[in-house]
Amino acid sequence: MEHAERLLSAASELFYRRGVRAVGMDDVRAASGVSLKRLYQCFPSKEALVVAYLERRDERWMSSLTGYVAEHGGSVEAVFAWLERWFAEDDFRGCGFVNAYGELGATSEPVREVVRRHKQRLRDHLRTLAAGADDPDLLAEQLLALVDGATVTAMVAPERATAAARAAGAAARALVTAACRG
Amino acid sequence: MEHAERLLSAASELFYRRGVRAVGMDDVRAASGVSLKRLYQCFPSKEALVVAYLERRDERWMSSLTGYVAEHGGSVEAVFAWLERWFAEDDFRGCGFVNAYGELGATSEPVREVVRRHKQRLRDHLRTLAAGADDPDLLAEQLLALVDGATVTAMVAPERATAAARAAGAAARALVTAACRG
DNA sequence: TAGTGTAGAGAACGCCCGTTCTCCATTTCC
DNA sequence: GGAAATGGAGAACGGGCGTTCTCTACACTA
Repeated sequence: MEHAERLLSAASELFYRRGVRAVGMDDVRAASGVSLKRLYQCFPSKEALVVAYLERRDERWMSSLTGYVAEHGGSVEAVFAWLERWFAEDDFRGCGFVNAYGELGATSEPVREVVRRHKQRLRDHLRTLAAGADDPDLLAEQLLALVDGATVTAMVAPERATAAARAAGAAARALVTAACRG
Repeated sequence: MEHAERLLSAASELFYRRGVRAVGMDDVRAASGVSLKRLYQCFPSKEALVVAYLERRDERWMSSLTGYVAEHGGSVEAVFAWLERWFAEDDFRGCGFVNAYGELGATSEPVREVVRRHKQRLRDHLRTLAAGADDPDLLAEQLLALVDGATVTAMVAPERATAAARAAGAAARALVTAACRG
């Protein structure tokens, strides 16, 4: 049953690009080529499809980031180099999790949960990179803010995306060096 | 004609709390006590009401922030003290502009515009606070990222809101001192 | 008092959406 | 070959939304 994969693939692109509420189940059917009946066999409701979209996005986004960072020596700066590349992608439209939370957070508890988990995973990863600091938790929280903040700027003002990534990277470097000297 | 004010007041609370698409024009009518006919006399479409909501929010949010900062010596740290208080408000639900952008940015050019203007005003204000730095534009961009990033964390994980504001404030202090020494 | 205009309440309209159901063609098994 | 199951296409259903229209009640003028 590779229908689920085709559905998730189509749904992911539509949800991320247009926003969840702007995409109907019939749009997903048309884009995936999977019949509506099968769609509801694979995902019993739109909410289930949205949660699956976010979980898949979490896996891919995190492994892209952690893979890139690992290939670049596990430095904090690599995170922001990766961000700069992400921001430059054609279909970049901000953080899919923040967007989904803003749209559905008031309505759907499962969506809230998966977004929280994603941000926690990101924080955990940043914490491993910050392990050498005097207060790794504090530094991780600060790095997380820089990542999310730069992402907001890149979404709202795409012409500043690169500058935002580099400014955040420079800030991260300064914080890391300050935090490793005590 | 104070109808517009009552409409905006009701619409603002509903839009911010539940998200724009989750609020119908009839909800606004019921919450404001203004008839639907008059609603459409004051605001010819839902989009016009949304833009007015965002513009009013921009004015109030910015003047609350700048007022607080002015009362506290115009320091960068005051920005993050203000953030900490904002995050603790009962009805806090993240940045209304980022949420609106995620929801409507793909659809509505006027919404994109007003959100961009708001973030630019915030950046401009931060730049005035960063005037003493070697590179005030860079520092302002970094402070903006810290503000938006802490706001994202406070929305997604309310139990971390205070910690996020303080971590961002500490990062800002470190960046300011580093940027004023060359 | 008769007539004119105004405003509000809410019905109506057209459309879209999530979900389910119907119908028909095709396949599968005895 | 016939019967039963499967799967797809799309209609149907119930509800909601943005927007407009109708009807009624009241205020004001001559």
